[in-house]
Amino acid sequence: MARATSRPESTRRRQRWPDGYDPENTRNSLITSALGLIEQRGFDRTSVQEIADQAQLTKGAFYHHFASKDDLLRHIQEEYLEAQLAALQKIEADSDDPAVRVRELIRFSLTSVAEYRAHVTIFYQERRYLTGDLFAEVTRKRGLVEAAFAGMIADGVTRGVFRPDVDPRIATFGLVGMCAWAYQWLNVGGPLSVDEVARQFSAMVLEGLSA
Amino acid sequence: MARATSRPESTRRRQRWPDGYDPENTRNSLITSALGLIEQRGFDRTSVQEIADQAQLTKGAFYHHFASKDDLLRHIQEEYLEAQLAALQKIEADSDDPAVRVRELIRFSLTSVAEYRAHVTIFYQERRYLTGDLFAEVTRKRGLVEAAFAGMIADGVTRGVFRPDVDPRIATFGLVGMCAWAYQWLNVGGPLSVDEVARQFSAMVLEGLSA
DNA sequence: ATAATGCTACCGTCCGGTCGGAAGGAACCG
DNA sequence: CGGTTCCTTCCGACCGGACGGTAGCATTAT
Repeated sequence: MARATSRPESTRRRQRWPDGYDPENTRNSLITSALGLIEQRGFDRTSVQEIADQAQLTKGAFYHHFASKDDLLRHIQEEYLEAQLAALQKIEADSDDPAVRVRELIRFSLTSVAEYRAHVTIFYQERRYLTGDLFAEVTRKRGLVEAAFAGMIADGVTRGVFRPDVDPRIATFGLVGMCAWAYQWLNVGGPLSVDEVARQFSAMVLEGLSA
Repeated sequence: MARATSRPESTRRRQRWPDGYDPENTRNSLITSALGLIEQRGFDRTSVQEIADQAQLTKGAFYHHFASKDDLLRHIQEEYLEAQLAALQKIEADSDDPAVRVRELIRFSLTSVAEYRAHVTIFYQERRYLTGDLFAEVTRKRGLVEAAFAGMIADGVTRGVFRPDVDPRIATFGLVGMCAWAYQWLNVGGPLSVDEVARQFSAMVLEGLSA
């Protein structure tokens, strides 16, 4: 069954390997390999064999570190979501002004896309392949991020900073969509810098296109 | 090889079947079956056998009507894109005012999502599974839709209807994302009507959130 | 001795696609 | 009208390959 997901690292006897070799590296290189391949070809079209090959390992090694192929997918999804939720709390703590918060949230979302590109792509494309409970759990956490958007907008409406005829639910879906969609086109090395895009998006949403 | 894609319908001897039976129905029921299954489980996780089963047919029938499983995917994608492009031209012909055009384009995009739900889902989720030339072709046509958005916005900027500091490329990506993302949450029978969502999106983009 | 790590070989299953043929209307011939 | 041939439509059995996962073993550090 391998240690796979639950690993009592503290109580486990830790082995020491020569010349800086660390089995945790093996695990990471498998994940890195998987990230690249799955982002490119999709989960179902990436075989465990290919993941192992690119990491210069074998299937045996893979199944020593992961309980199953799905377990790997789960790991990637959780890794991404945890980073998201952590950054989210920081934003909520940093400012109280709805407009500033929305601005920051947009910038943060786009930065995530640029930074965790493979994670994001995999998250949106392969989310539905998670089984039962896991899907529910991931969807719940994802809901938290969207709830943050919605809360900020609703807050802005009640405090009179935003127009009174705005429906926070709909505005949230629009905002989330704008930012999430960026994984389809935003390139880190491309002509559009993340900051510039964030500024344009913020301006469009807050002040509108009209002159 | 079956007739598959190119079918000289006019010159072909047309068989007439009893009591209104039409082999074209078989083809359509296969497509309908496929739309439902692929939307739900994804292309790779839907077997040809399952598609045939749900249409109360066999794999043999499937492979009589389609050259391959990919051929079916191609058909679905093209069906959707053709409808998109046709509606697009109508919008461009109907009005000249950039604001009106953007409004109409938003409404149109959302209506498409509601109407062609399965098509849209499959289009975005399984686009990358198209092979070589086909992918290029589909991406090209998709680019036409986005170019329409971009053109309208750029036009609005040069004519002074939109703010001069708007980058048409970025604004387009935002708009497209807002609308495309709707396939993830917009339900025809749900609490949010398409018209209402379209109105809110338009207001947000054109006038902005700020009071 | 024990536990962790990784490798090789292997298994069972599922799935896309093929092939030969059956059923039956359409067309031509007489 | 009867008989024959052709074509379309669909069936059902089958094949080859790929893939997820398993089992047993070798190596190395504690």
